[in-house]
Amino acid sequence: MEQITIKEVAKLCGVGVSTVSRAINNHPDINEATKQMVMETIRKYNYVPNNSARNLKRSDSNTIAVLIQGITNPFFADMIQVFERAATGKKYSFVLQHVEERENAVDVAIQLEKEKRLKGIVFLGGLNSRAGEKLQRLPVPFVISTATEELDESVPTVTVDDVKESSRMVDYLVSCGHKKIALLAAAKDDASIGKLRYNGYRRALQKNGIAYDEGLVQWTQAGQPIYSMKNGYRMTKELLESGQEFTCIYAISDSMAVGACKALFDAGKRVPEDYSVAGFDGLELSEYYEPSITTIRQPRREMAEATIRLLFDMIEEKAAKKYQVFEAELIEGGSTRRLEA
Amino acid sequence: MEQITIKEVAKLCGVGVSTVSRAINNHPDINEATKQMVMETIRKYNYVPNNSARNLKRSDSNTIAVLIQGITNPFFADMIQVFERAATGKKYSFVLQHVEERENAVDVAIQLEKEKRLKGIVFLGGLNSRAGEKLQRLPVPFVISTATEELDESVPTVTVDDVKESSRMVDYLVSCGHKKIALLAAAKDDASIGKLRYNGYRRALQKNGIAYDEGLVQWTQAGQPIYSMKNGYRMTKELLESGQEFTCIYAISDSMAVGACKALFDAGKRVPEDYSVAGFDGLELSEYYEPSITTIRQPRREMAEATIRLLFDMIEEKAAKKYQVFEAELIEGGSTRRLEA
DNA sequence: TTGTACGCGTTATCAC
DNA sequence: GTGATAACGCGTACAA
Repeated sequence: MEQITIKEVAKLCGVGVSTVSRAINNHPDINEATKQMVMETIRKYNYVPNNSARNLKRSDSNTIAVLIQGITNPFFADMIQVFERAATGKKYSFVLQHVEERENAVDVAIQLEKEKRLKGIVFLGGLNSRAGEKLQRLPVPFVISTATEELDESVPTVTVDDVKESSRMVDYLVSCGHKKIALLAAAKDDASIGKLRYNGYRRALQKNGIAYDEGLVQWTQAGQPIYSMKNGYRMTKELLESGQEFTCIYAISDSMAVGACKALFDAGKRVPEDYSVAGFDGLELSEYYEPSITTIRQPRREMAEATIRLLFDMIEEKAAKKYQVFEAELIEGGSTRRLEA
Repeated sequence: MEQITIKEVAKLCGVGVSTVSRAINNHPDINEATKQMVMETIRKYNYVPNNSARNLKRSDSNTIAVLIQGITNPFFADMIQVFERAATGKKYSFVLQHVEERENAVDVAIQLEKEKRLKGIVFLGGLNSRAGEKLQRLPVPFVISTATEELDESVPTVTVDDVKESSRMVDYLVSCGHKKIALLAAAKDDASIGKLRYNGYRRALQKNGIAYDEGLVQWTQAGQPIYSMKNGYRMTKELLESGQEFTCIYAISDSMAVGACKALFDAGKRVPEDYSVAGFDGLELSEYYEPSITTIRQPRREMAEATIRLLFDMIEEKAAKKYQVFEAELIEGGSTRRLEA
C-alpha cells in the first residue's frame, strides 16, 4: 500500500503543496474551484494527512485530553460522556488516553502534551502519590477529577471528601443500631482511595465510641482486583467462616457490596433481615439490585461538569475556584435495616 | 515552560545530537560513560523526546492498537486486559484508542496507523456497516473482535454467532415450556448486534412453530442508551402496562435483564415464579444478581486470546485460521424456570 | 565511538 | 490566489 503524501497530491493536481495544505485546512485564501479539484483527487487517491507531521509543525491545537486509569471502571462511564460532549461543544478535539497500571499518569501527560500540543488535561481517577513535583512540569492547565489521596488544596481538583463520606456512611449505620460493622476493605497496603474510606470507617467508629476490631476488617488479597463482585463475595464468605459476630457489612464499593449480598444469600442468609449491607459510589447497579443497596452516591455528572468547566476556565484564564469538594448523598436502600433496640 | 529539544541537550552535554539519540534509544554503539552522562543531564533538565517527531521519522514501531467503540461497556473489560498483557508480553507497545460514536472506526484506524506506524490493529466491538471497502486500505493486519453484522468470512474475525446463540437461548426458553416470550430489543432501526439477536429470536420462534407477535417486542426508544439497566426497566414497565400476556422476558443483554427483574419486583412480581427472565453476554453481574440471570456466556477471555494470537500470526505471516467463530454457553441461572405442563 | 547533514510530511512565511 | 522554502524535532546514513 503506497503511502501517498501531500507532495504527490500536489504533483497530481499540478499545484504546489501549500495549495493542497490550504484546501485541507479550509484556509480562506484559496480559489473555490481549485479547492474542489484538490479535494477530489485527495478522495480519489485516499490521501490521509500524517498527524505526526502536523503535530510537529503546529504549536497549538485546541485539544484536551482525559487521562484515565482503570478505564473499565463503570464509575467513569457517565463522566467520560460529559467530558466528550463538553469538549466537542467547545469545538475542542478530545483525546481519551488510557494509562496503564504501571505507568505514571503525569509522565504520560507530559509526553502527550508534547506530542499533541494539548490545551488542557483531566486526570480522571486521581493520581498516584508523589506526582506532585512532576505536576509542576506540565506546561498546560490540568484538573484532577476525584482525588485518591489526602486532600491537597494547592492542586486543581474536583472531588468528594472520601474520608468524610465514608465516615458519614458508618455514622448512619451506627445510627441504625449497628455496632459490629464489618468492613470489606482494599488491600492492606493500599494508599489510595481504599485507604481514605478505611480512614473514614475508623474515624466514625471512634467518634461513636465504638472500639475498632481488627477482626471485623477483611482486606483484599494482594493482586486481586479490588472493586469486583467476586472480591466482595470471597471476603464475605471468609468473614462468615471466621465466626466473627457482626450485624452489618460495609463494603467500600457497590460492586463489592453486591458480591457480599450474594455470598450471604448463598449461605442461606437474608438481606437485610439477617445482615445489613452497605456500599459506596452509587452506581446504577446499586439501584437495580434486589434489594437495592444502601450507598453513598457521588454526584458524578455534576463533578464531571465542574471538572471540565474548571479546566476551560483555566485555559481561558478566567478566575475560578480551583479546589472543589462536592457533597455526596447517602441513599437509603433496601439492603440495610434499623436494628430493634 | 521552555520546551527543551534534543539539540539543546546535545549542546549541554557537549556532544552531537546523534549521541544523545543513541543514548535515549539504547543504541549499542555508544560509550557507556557518555551515555550515563547524557542520561544524567536529560533527567536534570527534564528533557522529553517529542513523539510526533519520532513517529515521523520511524518507519516501523512495534505497536499494536485496539480500537474500541463503547469503551465503558463492561463486556470489554477483561478483553482489554488480555490484549494489554499479550502485547507487552511480546514487547509490543499497546495503544488503546477510543472511537467516538459518530466516528468511523476504520478512518480512525487509517489515521492512527499513519501516525503511529502500527504493526497491527484490533477492532473491538465490531465495525459499522459498509466499512468493507475502506478496510482494504489498511496497510497492516487487523482482526475484528466480536462481529456486529452478518458474518463475512473474508475478513479476519473472532466472534460468536449472535444469531445462533440468541436462537439457542430462545430454544431453551421454549423447551422450558414458554410460548409467550417477550423480547427486550434494541432500537427498531438498529443494524448492529441488536438486530442479530433479534433475528435469532425470530428464527427460534419459527423453528418451534410459534407465531411471531409484534406486541411482545419492546423496542428501545431512539436515542436511549440501549444496554443499560434503566432501559430494561423502562421497557419492562411498559410491557406490564400494555396488558400483553407473557410468561418470560428475554432481554438481549444482561444489564437489560437486570432492569427487567427490578421492574418486575417493583410491580410486586416474583422471578422466576411469576415471570422468567433471561439475558445475554454472561457478565459478572448476571452471576451475582439475585436470582442469578440465565444467560448466554460468551467466552470473552478465550476470544480475546484468539484475537490477539491471530493478529500476531498475521503480523508474523504465519498461517492461521482467519475466521473463528466461538461457541457460547448457555448458563442456567435462577431467573428462569420450567413451566409446569 | 562520535559528529554532520539530510529527510520524514506538514504548515506558515514569504514573495510573486 | 498561488508556489517555493524554511522550519518543526528527531533518527540515521555517512563520514571522520
